[in-house]
Amino acid sequence: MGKLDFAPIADTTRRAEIVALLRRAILTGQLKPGQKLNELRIAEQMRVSRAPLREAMRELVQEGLLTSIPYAGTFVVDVTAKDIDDAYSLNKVLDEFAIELTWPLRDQRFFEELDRRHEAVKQATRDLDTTRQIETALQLHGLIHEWADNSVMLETWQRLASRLQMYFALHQRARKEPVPAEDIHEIYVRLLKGTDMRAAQRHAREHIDLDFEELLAYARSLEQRDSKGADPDRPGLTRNRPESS
Amino acid sequence: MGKLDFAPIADTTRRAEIVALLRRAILTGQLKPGQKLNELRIAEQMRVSRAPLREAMRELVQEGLLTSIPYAGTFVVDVTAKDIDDAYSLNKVLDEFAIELTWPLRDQRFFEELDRRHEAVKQATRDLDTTRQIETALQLHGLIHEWADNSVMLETWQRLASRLQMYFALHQRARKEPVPAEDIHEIYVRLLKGTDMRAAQRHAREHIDLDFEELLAYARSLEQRDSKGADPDRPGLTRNRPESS
DNA sequence: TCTTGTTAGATTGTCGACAACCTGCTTTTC
DNA sequence: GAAAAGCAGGTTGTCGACAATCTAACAAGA
Repeated sequence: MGKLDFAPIADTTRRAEIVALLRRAILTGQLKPGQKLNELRIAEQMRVSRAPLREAMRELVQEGLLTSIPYAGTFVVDVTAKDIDDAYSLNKVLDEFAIELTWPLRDQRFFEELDRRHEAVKQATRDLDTTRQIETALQLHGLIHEWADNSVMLETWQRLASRLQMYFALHQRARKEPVPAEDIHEIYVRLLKGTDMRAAQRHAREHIDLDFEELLAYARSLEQRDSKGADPDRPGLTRNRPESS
Repeated sequence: MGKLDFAPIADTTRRAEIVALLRRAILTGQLKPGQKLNELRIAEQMRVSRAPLREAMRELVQEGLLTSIPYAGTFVVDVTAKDIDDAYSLNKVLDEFAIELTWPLRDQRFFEELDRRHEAVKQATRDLDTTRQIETALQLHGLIHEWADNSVMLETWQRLASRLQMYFALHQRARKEPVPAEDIHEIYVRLLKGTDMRAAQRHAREHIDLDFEELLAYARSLEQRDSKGADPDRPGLTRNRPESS
């Protein structure tokens, strides 16, 4: 028998492609938080029927990127400072656990992949491509979760990462200034290659601290001028929450 | 202005009801792991069109209770011993964190709710209603997550709890023997009311240990006779994995 | 006998149209 | 003039039918 094992072929349903398109639009900020998604308009633009579009939207609702209010519409999730804070603190706990699981599993391939992703971040930084920089930084960060060999945690991380990417993209887009040119991940990578697990865990916390504190401050400042509002395409306050009986 | 605030009315879409029905069927074991869901048949039984049914199924796929293979079908997730182990270890970490967050927020209402849920478990035990016993035990356990005031963690816990409930229901259903009559949650509740947080965290780990070890052993024993198979309505091995590009 | 090509049946994916519902404006009534 | 009733207009939820794809059985050829 041939010893090659082929990778499973990609699934080619419209639904899957729509999910990818919408997710990308949300994560890059083309679709802004609170904005309403008009099914008819989007379906026409994508040259697709509403059925697969709606199914795709249900997926993203469960993924936490959209919220749905029956008979009113589906909206991009609204980001509050507390959401970011919650995601941040849970992320710390997950990271600590991921490092613990990954630690004994580190091997040559791990270190190579670590360097590869680190390099991708540096490349994006050189290119001044902020969107890609966020994306690659999260991928670098996600390696320990992928390597930990715990499917439930990986899934949890991916959900978290989606939202984190959205938050950061929003932030970067707001302050127009260019990205920090220094390599803030240098120490993180070196510690993951080292022998002191506790040190790596400790740094993971503090390193993220830096990014997050700034993000949080920005989110809180937005919260202030919330009463001004009156944006079109905004969900009418909290009106009807999906039940999880 | 009136100071009453009313609870949001339940959303009355068919989709939501279908989700609830299907979830219940999976969690109680009416739909068995690996089983295929025939859309036409289910739609007819529920007197509903396929559109809302399919949307409901997409939600449950994202919730982790179903898996979908394009053009092949949607199946109840297959439970491996490793899945249970993964969920178990993540659950430990989450619990520890939840107790930490909840600890300073405990008040009279918390203790009352704790007792209420504890009582519900004892009632279900008296009734010899194993399904309800699992459900109430998880609700008791989930209180610390609901109280922690961290929306992201709560969401994570709910996803985890769904799967745990499914695992336990499967287990209970397999071994026909009646449920342990003693109150194994007595110590847990008392510790949550006490003053020693570390002790509560420690116990949470070990208390769950007991239940899980048995569950794991059962799952592993199932794994052995996996080659025998040949069940109808089974997904044809790993054929095509949904991508998360 | 084994492999390959074909075909029929069943199931999933997608479409266009209709019904239910919400929103804002107009009309009516006091 | 103000509040209630009623009427479009548009959007979401649902339906039934068609197209694309998979599975399994069968036939043809080596």
